[in-house]
Amino acid sequence: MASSRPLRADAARNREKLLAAATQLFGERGLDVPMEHIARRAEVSIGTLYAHFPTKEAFFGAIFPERLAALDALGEKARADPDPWHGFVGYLEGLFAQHAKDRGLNDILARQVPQASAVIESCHRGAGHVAELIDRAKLSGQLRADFTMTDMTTLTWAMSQVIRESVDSAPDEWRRFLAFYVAGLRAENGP
Amino acid sequence: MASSRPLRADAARNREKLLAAATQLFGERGLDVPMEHIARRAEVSIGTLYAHFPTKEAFFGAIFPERLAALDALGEKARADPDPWHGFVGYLEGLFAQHAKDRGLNDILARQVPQASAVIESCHRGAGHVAELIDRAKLSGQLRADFTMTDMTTLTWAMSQVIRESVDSAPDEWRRFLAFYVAGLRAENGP
DNA sequence: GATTAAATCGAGGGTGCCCTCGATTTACGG
DNA sequence: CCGTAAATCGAGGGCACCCTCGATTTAATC
Repeated sequence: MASSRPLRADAARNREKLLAAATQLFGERGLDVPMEHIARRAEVSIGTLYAHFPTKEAFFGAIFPERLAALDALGEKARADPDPWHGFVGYLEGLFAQHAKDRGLNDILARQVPQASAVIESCHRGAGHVAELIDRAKLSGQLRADFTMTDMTTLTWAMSQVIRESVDSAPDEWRRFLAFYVAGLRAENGP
Repeated sequence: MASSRPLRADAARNREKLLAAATQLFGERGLDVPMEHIARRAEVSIGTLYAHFPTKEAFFGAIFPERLAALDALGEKARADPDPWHGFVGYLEGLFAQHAKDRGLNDILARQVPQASAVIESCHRGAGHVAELIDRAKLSGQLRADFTMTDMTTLTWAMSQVIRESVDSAPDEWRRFLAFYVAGLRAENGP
């Protein structure tokens, strides 16, 4: 299902400028940036913006699947780690480091995403990887047996808020918080 | 500094109705409820609302110090616990149970409160109690030595988000999350 | 270069929230 | 009862955001 006609040259250029502007602004200020700001930074009128991306979800769908794919790579690396616990914890740190770098990513994982279909799909795939990491770490007897995927979701909520509140004033605070939490996940503390 | 003149009867009645409406709506929907909604629920015009409470902070100042005082009682109880660790953990559970019951309380502790002076003051007093609980639990050798008041603030951020996201769909999820975190705070896991 | 469909522009309509203020109503003391 | 200060009312101004649409400009094609 290739686009029916190729885009005109100026249109293609503007589309890229819009995408770049949106990517940057989402990253800096989160998903609530007004459409007008995106248009202004792209040096394009608001009408043109809507011609390309009729809704904010259209932006999300164009931007975030790529970002989430980057997390897949992280998942691969973690799964390749010979020590399942080390791999699991490394994944958490890498995941939340991305949150800290990209306010928009943080937002999109924190709120329950409406139905940005492409985004949802990427999340499901990511969740699969995480489930595997969890299982491996449990089987190796290092992660407490009652830790579930649901707990992972909850942790994501928690971390997203911690990062939002602290990343500017105390950029390492979230690592500290995560370390406390992770300490409680060792099997010795389990049931 | 008693009010210069006593309120007229209708004014006093309306003030109470406004306070009741605001308390209820803040509790249900958080601090972002529009002023218009409060006025409507109080069966009072928007103009009257502003006559009594010229700003949202005025509402906060009238409502939350009382709520936060309730937390003081909790602090007292915790400090009276013969087991410092048990007291500390009990305080956390009680504190966040309040968050779960009162969306407005959750909001006001999650965001850095602008400068609702009366609210700020109550928070400082509460923080004092918490610091004491932390010290006691450290001295008894049960709480890891590197846990600080700052970590307590961070935990509050985390819990506020977890509660917001889960309290309706999974009312016990926050307890579970807290339990994992608290497990990591035992001195055995410390430095 | 003329033709034409594609793309751009930005004023402006709609919504929801904040808050004000002059006109009106109401409580209360004499 | 009456006079008056106190209290109430709600239309409406201001602002920020969403999005649309008819007029205009521009790129591509012959």
